[in-house]
Amino acid sequence: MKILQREFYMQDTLTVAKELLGKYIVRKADSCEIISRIVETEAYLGPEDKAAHSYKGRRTERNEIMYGMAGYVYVFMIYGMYYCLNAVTSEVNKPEAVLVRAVEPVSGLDYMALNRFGVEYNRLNSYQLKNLTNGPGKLCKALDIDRSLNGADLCSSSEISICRGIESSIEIGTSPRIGIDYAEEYKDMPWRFFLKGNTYVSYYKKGG
DNA sequence: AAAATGATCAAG
DNA sequence: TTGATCATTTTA
Repeated sequence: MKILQREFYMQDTLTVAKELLGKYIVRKADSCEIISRIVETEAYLGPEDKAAHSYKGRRTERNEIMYGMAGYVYVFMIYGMYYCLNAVTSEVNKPEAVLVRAVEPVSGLDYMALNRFGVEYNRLNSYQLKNLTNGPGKLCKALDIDRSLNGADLCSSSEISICRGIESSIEIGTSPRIGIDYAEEYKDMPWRFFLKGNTYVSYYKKGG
């Protein structure tokens, strides 16, 4: 598999969000390798986007990495319990990013199951199987991603990268983003993208 | 339907 | 310094 180069992430953020679908996250921790396929993303579009951490040009210790070069990891903690994985996109000083909302497990299944539920993959019940990586907080737990990965370079890090694998035909669905009802006129922007029909796309009662 | 749970941020 | 918020998940 070929690691995506910086030019990929330097594209328009909506383009990156769509193109990341079907790509593979390769995560190496300790001596474990975990591979998963991206099936759901959301775009966060800088100073004008009321849902983005960089809205109004807000620049803090937490989101500093968004202002830097594309292709770097932005990890933040949410609700005091979970982490969210993002890829910084676009140009320097254009604070935009793509949130990875769900992935499909490919290999390193036991590591993922252990990280999430503390047991091997073949011990998971059907509910656990479905819920292994179908949400932004869940996938971070499965892939052992926390704030220590913030600022990692997706193009050169030995710990995490995103690769182009076998290209199969995919059908992309679109919807408003999840969990940003406060964002007024931006809450309905169709900036969530997912692989239609994929089992690991996150499930939400409202509209998803 | 609602709790869990604490880093983060803007206000004071 | 502090109180409100939160790009979620789990349990009931």
